[in-house]
Amino acid sequence: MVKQLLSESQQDYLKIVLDLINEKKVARTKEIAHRKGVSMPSVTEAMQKLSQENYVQYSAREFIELTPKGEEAALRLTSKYAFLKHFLVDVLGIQDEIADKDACKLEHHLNKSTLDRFILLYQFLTECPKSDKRTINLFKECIKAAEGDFLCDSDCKSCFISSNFPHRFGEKTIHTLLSKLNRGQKGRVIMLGPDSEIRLSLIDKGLLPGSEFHVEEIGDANRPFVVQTDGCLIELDEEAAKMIEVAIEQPE
Amino acid sequence: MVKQLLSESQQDYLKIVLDLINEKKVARTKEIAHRKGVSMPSVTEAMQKLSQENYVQYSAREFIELTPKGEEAALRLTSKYAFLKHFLVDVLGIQDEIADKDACKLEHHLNKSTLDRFILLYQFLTECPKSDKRTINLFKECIKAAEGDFLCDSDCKSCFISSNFPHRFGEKTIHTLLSKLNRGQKGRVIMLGPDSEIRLSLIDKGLLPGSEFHVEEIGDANRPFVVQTDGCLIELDEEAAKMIEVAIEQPE
DNA sequence: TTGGATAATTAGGCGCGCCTAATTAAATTA
DNA sequence: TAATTTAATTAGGCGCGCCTAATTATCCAA
Repeated sequence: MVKQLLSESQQDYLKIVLDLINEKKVARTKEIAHRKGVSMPSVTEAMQKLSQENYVQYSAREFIELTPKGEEAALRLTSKYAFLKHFLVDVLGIQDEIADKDACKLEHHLNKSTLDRFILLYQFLTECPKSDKRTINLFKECIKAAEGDFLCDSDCKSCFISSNFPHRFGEKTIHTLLSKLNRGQKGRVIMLGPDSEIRLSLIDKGLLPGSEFHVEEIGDANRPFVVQTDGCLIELDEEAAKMIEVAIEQPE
Repeated sequence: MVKQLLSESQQDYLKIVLDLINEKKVARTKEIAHRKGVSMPSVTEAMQKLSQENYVQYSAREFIELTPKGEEAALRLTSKYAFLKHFLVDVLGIQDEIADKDACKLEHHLNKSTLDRFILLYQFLTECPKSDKRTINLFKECIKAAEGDFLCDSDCKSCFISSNFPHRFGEKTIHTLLSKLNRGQKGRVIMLGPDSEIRLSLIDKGLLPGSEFHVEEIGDANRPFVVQTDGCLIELDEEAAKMIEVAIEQPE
């Protein structure tokens, strides 16, 4: 007995079919194609294959239905997806359409035990009596600050660039801002400031918490800083450099 | 000018090449094949393609090197990967090998803004002066409890199954355990208890926080509970039913 | 009831990422 | 240096998931 696993695409089809049956009583080729963003022949082909493996009840030009096996699979997938979307939207504050896509990806790719840890984190933040209920609200203030909404009564902006906890990057390190370093110094990124646009560009360039770097050129208001992370040169203007909190070795 | 994007597989190749160059100075077909878990011809083919698009310097039987373009790409990917693994291991406490795989998947599939939110959450939990530094430690106790390690001085086990915060599932709901419901009642899952094995099986069956269900049959120590989530029947023994905290509509 | 619109399917093809088998080049060692 | 081992490549093929074009079935309205 060979255990046939569903491909990612097949999983998507099953979820879509379930959704359509719930919403509109019947699942039609055209609508499935539309939701999945593929052509109708692709749907026909997929349904034929799924029907061979007994996930759907399908014969040409008749209603597409889920078999018990297919329904079970679809429901498992859907509930994982629903939780993940929930987490992304409610805890992380991700925008709806992006959360949709990412929840779907996560549902496909996350290991069981990792999913469980996300559930645990969710439970912890929203329900655990030991965790301060304010925690999640504080985090939401952070999000607002990161989105540039400083109208909120938090002073997160300064918090982002002035924390100085000793941290996991070693005992003998001190924390400062990248903008204060000299040429030749090495360090490790601890935090990125909240400014949304710069933040995202830094992330895109690969300068994330935990990244090691080396200062190639120091800059000022007119010239850019140039830092290297493992060989990749990144230019930063002063504004960006002031947003990057770093850990450096204690100078002797 | 067509913007050629790297496929998932190509991204993996670039990361592996970068790793090998850093570790062993040179990247060899055989070693790449081994790390990626593919055959050598697959590597050759991939390198030829990557070299066409100017990500690697490649000619038959010579050393494989990264072009600046390839190195930049590899570094971006690697630093995202590194952060994500970091997050999975340090915050969520995921096991090393699983974290490796999942970080890789996340790196491929997470939207930029979602990645940013994970960074924000990480920063918040580990650095933000407003969040109680104990928060993350409390969460780690939760993890221990969920792993069945009740030797830790936390009383998380009871916490898991006795919280009664009003929560987002509506104002007029009350919280109880699934084991206390009668046949025919509907409810929504709030929390799952910490027992690792049962927990994972519930998650696998699709009974996650947020799932709606309907009690088909009530059970006791000898007979199983049967609940339905959107049409999928799930059998639960009493032990499991006692681990599921649910929200139900306030009975009139 | 019949012709036109719409929906669904079949036929044929394509790119990607992988494979095995066969071949060739390079490195090692007798 | 010749023989052998090891590494890398070429050749040819496969399955998956998608596509377009052409065909067929179904529905609806004149």
